[in-house]
Amino acid sequence: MADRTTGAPTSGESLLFLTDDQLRRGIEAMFFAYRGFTADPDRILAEHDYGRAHHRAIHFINRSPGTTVNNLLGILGVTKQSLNRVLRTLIEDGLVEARVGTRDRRERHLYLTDEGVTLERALSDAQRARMRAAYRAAGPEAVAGFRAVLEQMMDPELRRHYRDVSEGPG
Amino acid sequence: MADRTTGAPTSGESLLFLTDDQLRRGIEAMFFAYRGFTADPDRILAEHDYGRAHHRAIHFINRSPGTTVNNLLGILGVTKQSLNRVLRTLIEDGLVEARVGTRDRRERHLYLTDEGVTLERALSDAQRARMRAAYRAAGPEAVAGFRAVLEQMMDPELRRHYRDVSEGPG
DNA sequence: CTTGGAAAGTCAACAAGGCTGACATAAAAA
DNA sequence: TTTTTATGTCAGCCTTGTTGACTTTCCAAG
Repeated sequence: MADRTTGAPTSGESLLFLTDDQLRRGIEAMFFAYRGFTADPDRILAEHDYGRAHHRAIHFINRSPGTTVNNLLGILGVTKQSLNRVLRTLIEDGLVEARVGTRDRRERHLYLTDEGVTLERALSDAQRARMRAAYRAAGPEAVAGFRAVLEQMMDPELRRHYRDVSEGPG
Repeated sequence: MADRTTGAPTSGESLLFLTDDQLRRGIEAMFFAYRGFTADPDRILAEHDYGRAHHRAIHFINRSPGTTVNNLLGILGVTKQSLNRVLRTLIEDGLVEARVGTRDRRERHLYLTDEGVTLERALSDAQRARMRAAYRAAGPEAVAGFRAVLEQMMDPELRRHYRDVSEGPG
């Protein structure tokens, strides 16, 4: 199987960036970089006895206030039972408020409380600081390439979520 | 705190790529892309009742045959108990062989068996296919930027591991 | 109006894979 | 000989995934 491109270019163009070795380096870069990506928020979360699942929920509730549980499920890609446990602790701790929907009373609309906003700011400040340093060191053209490759790496459905949440109406 | 760059450029140069909004989009891109990055191997692993922890061990043993347990701990960033559980199952299942060191007989040198190599190939073929498609769609300049930003995102110690494993002697 | 299905959310139980702590063994180093 | 190092193991805990069973609410077909 496998369409390998182990050695010389397979066409007239320079396709050296598609060799197995280059691909492996990209794979390992993703692995090591993701550790750095989560390291700073992880430290803050640990102080609050929270985990990454809490961070993800807080991030997207902050991004889309009033979002429903079901909407969040689609974005996060976990089961509702798994998300529910995280949301329950955030609600008990007073970081998230769940308002029963007015049109459809089955729905819960989620909002960060002031305390939730405070934690979100601490987490995203830390994560942005790392990202900002990386962006600054790599430069604007590298950033464009970074985002382009990541977007291509997403599943199409996730890419839609990415574009919705990233570019949609505030 | 936070050195925010919410609005206009803070210098004569175009620093728009450092705005909080651009940084948030990069953060969300990492989140969604990592899901895609692991999706294909995850499906294969599930058929074998393995998880990502097994994949990581297999990947780096394949990359550096004969590596020791201790070395692997540094690369993977987990506790020996956690790694040991994974290695034990891989050894029991005949995918990994642990040879007692000749110079230092406390050490275990890890190798993939033929069966281990077969699974590694299936996993990395799947992961490379996704990466190759993303690289090809984004183009060589984007790939350079992608790798540059990821490298800057790593913790310095992890960056060293990345360079060792990626550029070191085979 | 009633009823049945679908949708949203909750509760219970389980598994993977992190973690810490304590301890055993073997071998290298001092 | 004593100490340190590398490894493995057992026990137990936590987070965060999973499935299954259930309630509440809504809506639409009869």
